[in-house]
Amino acid sequence: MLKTARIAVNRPLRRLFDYTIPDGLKLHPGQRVRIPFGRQQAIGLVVDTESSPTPGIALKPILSTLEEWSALPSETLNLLKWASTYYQHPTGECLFTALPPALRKGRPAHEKKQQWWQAQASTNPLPANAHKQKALYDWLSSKEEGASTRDITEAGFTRTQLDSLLNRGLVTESTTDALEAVEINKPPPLPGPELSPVQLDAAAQLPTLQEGFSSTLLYGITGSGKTELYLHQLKRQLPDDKQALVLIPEINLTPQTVSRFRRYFGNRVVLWHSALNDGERLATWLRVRNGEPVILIGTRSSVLLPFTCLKTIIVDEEHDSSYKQGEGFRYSARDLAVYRAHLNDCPIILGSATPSLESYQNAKQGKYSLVRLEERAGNARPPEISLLDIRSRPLEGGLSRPAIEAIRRTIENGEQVLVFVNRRGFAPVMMCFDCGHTMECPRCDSKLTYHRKDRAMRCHHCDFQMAARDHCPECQSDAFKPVGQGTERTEDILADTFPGTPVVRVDRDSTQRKDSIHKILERVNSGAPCILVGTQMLAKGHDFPNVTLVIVVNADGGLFSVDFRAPEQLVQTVLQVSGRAGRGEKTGRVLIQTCHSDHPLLKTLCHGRYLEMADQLLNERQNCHLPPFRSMAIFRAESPTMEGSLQVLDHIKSLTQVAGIETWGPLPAIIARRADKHRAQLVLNTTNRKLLNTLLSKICNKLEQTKFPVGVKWMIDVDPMETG
DNA sequence: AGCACGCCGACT
DNA sequence: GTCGGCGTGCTC
Repeated sequence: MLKTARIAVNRPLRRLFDYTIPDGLKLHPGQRVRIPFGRQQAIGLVVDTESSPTPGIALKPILSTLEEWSALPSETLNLLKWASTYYQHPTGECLFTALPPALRKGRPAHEKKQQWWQAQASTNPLPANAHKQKALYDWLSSKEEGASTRDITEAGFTRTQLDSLLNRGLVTESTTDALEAVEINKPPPLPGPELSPVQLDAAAQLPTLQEGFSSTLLYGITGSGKTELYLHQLKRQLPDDKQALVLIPEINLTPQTVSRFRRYFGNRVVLWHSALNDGERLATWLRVRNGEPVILIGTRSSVLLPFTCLKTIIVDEEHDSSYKQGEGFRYSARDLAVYRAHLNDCPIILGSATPSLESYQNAKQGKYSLVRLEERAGNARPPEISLLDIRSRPLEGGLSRPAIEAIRRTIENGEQVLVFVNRRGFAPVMMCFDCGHTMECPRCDSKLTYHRKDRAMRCHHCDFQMAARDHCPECQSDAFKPVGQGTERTEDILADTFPGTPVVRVDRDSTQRKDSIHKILERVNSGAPCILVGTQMLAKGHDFPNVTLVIVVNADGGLFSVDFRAPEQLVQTVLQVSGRAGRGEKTGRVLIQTCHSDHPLLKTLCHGRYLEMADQLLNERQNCHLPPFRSMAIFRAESPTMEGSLQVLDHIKSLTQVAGIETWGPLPAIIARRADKHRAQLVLNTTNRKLLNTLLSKICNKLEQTKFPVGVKWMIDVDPMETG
């Protein structure tokens, strides 16, 4: 009897494939193999080294292994297999997302040698007209250690210039490991950071590695020094030969954060984020796979790295929604991290000033232990938060008179102001002030927004754009202007009202250029009066110690939203943005403009105590049968027609008629049409997570074998973040 | 996802 | 006559 193995391929197929194992080929789970697949050859990953294939199928043999060892060590493989069933995503695609792109394509699992260049003394003079070559030669001569090809091209020289010098014998070439190049500058690691008595007290409550698996929710208000606690914990707990994972949201991966870790752990600190190129990805991936005792700081996907001796996990800003992948393999890095800690029998710390309701509920139930850090470091005091009712008050650029006055007083005191525009639901829509006509996207059910900079109108849901018009296309009136309060409009009004004060806009557009955020920060950190205007971006990452007044332009979008997470996110964002301010000597003040100043949630928000609000929100979630009290999954469909989408979901709904599973819909999505696709969704809700999971597996397998009309697509999102 | 097969329309 | 459009079906 021939031995057979189960292989996963990188295709959106929910099946695994059986292959015969040639004599003498030793296989391990997680290993890369070359296989014939249909008429092609493909790279596969061994899932099981034995299998019982369905009789009657002619099996093909595995061609070869790509390396003797497993690309995915067993713990990583188990994590991915679990995630595949939990998130209902094809196993092959799940496993392959854990490989760096080079290994997915079947490239060898060792890094490319890096070419290293050094200038060579020579009596041969360069031709007088070879200015560029001369410049490169001089530049290279100034580098004692030489430079890599990459360094050279980054310094503005070209490969051709280099080749010419090589031909003239003026440079020499050698090869090194890309990694060694990284390790040249090795700063001496310091002992752990000094902690305040309050921090020490919290640190004493954190888990020790000897205790095995445990989850700890570290609730630390902004400015309380959570990072110091992480550093302290790693310093005190992590053995020199073990690995640690520190997950952070993409936006927080700033040079400051990294240098803080480097100061204490030197070159043990390794980064993983979306800006790495394929070579860097492979190099870092290999270091992790080889069991180097790294402290890996990374974004979402680093939870899938092939750690071999992981001894502790930290998830910073654990509430951050960017931990959930929004497409394809829709995993939550935070939730996978908890499962991974469990697999490794090691502790995990989830840190946040505004914990997710999911984690907080786990803490309340005793599944997680709760450690509080409720004192700001230094003299900084928590900001005073108050509501500003703007009902029937005239607004200018979204700002009320009292808000403008507050800004004026702050500026006159020589202090800085931060104006936060909650862009959810607010955009400068073009509207005719005579007939009320608005411009809609021809491809989506969404209004076009006006961008003053290039006088363009854009759709925020697809890539449609067109030149802005001066006259209403309906009635030709020239009162055709942007309404609503986008940041650009607010910025104009502020600039007009405070002509002597710099108004700085901070949003995706204005920070796109790499150095511009630096310039902005430099300016703000100088401490001179200025007004910062911006969106969510302001809530994360950078601190503005000289800001003493924060204006939240409008809070109401988060109060009455169709998205059940909107209130939680509003509260989190307001507190996060407030936390950016007043970290210096002076107490910060936060003014929230709202038309609902008697709303209980906003009233609690004024106390500034997050957990009180979280309790309130949890009550609401419980009453409305929502997560974390229920498990939720959403089937989404898109098709050229809305009927098509609704029909698929109706069909899926007929498969979910099971006791214990509640369904809502199918309903058209909030943005019902996006890039000419009509979208709808069906929500599944239950108290029985296990039942839901087995039902979903059954449905997904069935759906994969069902033929739908052309252009009809369906997808499943388990534990969705967005319900629009 | 790829890729081949297959069946119709407009070109040297 | 054939080149090529993309609908359909299959991958152990």
